[in-house]
Amino acid sequence: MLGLLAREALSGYDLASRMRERVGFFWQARHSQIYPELARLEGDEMVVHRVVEQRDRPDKKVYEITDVGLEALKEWVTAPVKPRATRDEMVLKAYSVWLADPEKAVTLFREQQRLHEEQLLRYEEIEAWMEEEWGEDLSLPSSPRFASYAALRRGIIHERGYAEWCGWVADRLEKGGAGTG
Amino acid sequence: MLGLLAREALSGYDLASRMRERVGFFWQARHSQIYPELARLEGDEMVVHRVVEQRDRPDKKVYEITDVGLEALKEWVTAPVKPRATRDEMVLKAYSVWLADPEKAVTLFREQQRLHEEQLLRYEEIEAWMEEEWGEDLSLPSSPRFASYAALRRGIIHERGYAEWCGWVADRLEKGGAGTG
DNA sequence: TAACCCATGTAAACGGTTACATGATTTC
DNA sequence: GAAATCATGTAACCGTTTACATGGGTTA
Repeated sequence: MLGLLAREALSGYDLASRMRERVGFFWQARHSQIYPELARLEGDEMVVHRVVEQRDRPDKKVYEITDVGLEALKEWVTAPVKPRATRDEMVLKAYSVWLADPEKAVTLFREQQRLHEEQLLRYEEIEAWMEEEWGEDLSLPSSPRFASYAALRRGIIHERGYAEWCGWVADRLEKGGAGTG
Repeated sequence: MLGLLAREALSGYDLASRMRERVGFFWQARHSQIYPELARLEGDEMVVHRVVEQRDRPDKKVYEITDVGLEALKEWVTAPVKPRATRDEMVLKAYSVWLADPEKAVTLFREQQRLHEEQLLRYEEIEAWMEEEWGEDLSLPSSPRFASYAALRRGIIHERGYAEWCGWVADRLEKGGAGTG
């Protein structure tokens, strides 16, 4: 949330939209988590809000990051990470795929392959758009555009790898050895 | 847990070890989660246990999967997955890296690159061992060895992609454009 | 007039981690 | 004598999701 607010002042509702649309591929939060957290951050003086009155829409609270919040965010960015546990249901399924009906398994893995290939395409379109529109900014480490680009690159590499793996599994299942193991 | 018990009968303690060592890279659970879950699975008739008395060690409860459990597992393997939310702290940091001290950021990303390259090497060693030891079983979709191999392949592709991305970010940060953005 | 978007909150439930608790045996 | 391994459990806490709750304005 601070990472988003460091780029622009946003309401809780805006933050929830960003979580769904832009940064959703690597982090998410629902509005039910966002509103209490904004209150907590304000208590810690990381953010401040002002009420913006609107004619045709409900009023909103627009949150801005403070110097305290910005400093905390800067520190956090380069702070060491403790290795986080990954959980991947498809790998879990792969681990037990020897028990499954191979045809059904192929269907599942092909479906997943397709989904990740589609997502990859979407990311690559955004990548092309960024390179077109943002040009030289993408080589400026102090630009938020560079940072967005870097995050997107992870998405691309992830989807490529995931689709490749699903395809590999499906191929192996299709070639298949003896059905009895 | 059913996926592990389908391969061999295990105690809660054994399950916890497997979660740490073998399947830990794509799924984990602590003993505090495992013991109550085993009781729940037994209530659902997915597993049964017998007490194994040991001379030099504490007695243990060894759990076996039942036909009911095996059927449920088989069904689950090919059942559709609902897209799970990924959360990646490094990508989150990358998204705000434009605010950070570039030198410190390079250190962080190089460190992560190294860690993932090391993990990749470990996986590749296991891969080589599997190919050596398990040979033709690796092309039998009905063999648990094939399934282990498939899961490992995901680990390899993941680590390769992750290390590549960390390196890419660090390279870009080092080349760096103007410091002012 | 029904569906959707904007806008903000609270409450209950769930999955998972950390900490608490106990105790025997083996290895250094 | 201390630390590590084997072995099984419970309790408290925390982050997240789902559901509950409200209400005005716009678009089809």
